[in-house]
Amino acid sequence: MSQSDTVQRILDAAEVLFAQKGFAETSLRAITSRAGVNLAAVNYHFGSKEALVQAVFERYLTPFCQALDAKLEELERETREGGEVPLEKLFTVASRLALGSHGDEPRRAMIFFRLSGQAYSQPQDHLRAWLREHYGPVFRRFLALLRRAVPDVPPMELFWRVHFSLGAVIFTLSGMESLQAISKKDFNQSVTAAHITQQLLPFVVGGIQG
Amino acid sequence: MSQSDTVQRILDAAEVLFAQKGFAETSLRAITSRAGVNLAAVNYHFGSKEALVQAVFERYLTPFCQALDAKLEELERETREGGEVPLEKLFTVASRLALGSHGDEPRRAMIFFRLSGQAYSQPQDHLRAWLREHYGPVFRRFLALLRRAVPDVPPMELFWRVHFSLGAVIFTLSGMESLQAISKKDFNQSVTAAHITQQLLPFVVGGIQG
DNA sequence: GACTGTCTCAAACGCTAGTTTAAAACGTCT
DNA sequence: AGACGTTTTAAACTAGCGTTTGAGACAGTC
Repeated sequence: MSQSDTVQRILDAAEVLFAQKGFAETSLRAITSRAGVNLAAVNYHFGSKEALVQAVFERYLTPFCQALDAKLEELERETREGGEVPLEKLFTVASRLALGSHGDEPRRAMIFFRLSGQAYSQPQDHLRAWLREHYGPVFRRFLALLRRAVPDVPPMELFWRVHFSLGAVIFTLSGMESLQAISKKDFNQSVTAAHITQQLLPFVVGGIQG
Repeated sequence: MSQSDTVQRILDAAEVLFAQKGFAETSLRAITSRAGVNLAAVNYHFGSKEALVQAVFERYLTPFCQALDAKLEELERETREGGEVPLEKLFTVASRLALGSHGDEPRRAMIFFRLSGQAYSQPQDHLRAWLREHYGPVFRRFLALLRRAVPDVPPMELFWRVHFSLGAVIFTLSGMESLQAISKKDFNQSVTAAHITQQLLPFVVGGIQG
């Protein structure tokens, strides 16, 4: 084969380890040994560790953004013929895509949310800039639909509430392992990503409306 | 003086740098050179970098938790004589203490929230355990009052919604610098910690109630 | 003024990190 | 089969990390 699968194995390993321990705490040696490839493979195929981080995000984000963008455009078309998109529907669509736009189990979505948390709270400036550049248009499209769903909330307050919601999502799904332990102990109930989003929906809707 | 101020200078420097770059990415050399002390001072006074991280949290959290605990006890007394503590009041009290329980400007509160975000999204297990051990009781006391404020929300849903709220707070105040830039550009309005908490209150209250 | 305990300092230690290198192995052509 | 571009490999390199060390500085005490 002209394209070896070394690249994919590295991405798989990096995705898991980055989410588990963070970017700085994950060494190339850990990644390559988990992937079963040579240490030098990362620098050969990606150029640097920084570029690998970006590649991990790109592999996940691109399909998700495309799917979300298509779905939002569809919703816009429906809206143009009169009628509004209800708040619940907007978030239901987004969450379902986030959990299911990849063939795999939603486990990958969890991993990716952990990654997002890491990206946000760590000083990966290059990554943040790259995310905004690629993520920006879809985000604005979502925001525009949202504005029409809750016309009584002033734009600035809406701006903040969207960020609060984002925080709730990312923060929670970032710390799912620890939360899982607590929840199991206190409520004797295990936790799935689907379960959490089900809990999240009323919280976000209530919060956005104020 | 029998007690040099080296310890305080180290804590000041570490607090800022940890919040700025994270724990792992902040070297002892960066801390000590910012503090204007010798490299070995950290290990001499604190024993290890890990212990320094803990000391930074302790210096901030202990006064805050004491103040919160006292205030919550006061609220409990009022409640025992009939009447309930409204949801808004609970969060107003907590946020005012978080922003003002230290003489300084609320800038330190922001720094500390960034720190909390780092602690949560990074694998500082020792730190997480230490936090729960020392500050768990206050948290549970808060939760108990909360439960009586919204008796119609099932305990498990309340548990999750509290964590969602925590996420909204920490996430937002963690990324305040970048958000500040966006908000200034889009709404031509600068952002203070007080301003954010003012925005947060209706969101959290709405979210908790669902 | 020597002694003692506390603190500071420059230097070094051992270790792990990301990256580079040069040779070997591989696959694909003519 | 031989040549060539691509990929893999083991080993080395440089840099920075947390930590330790032992000598020195500076108090207060007898």
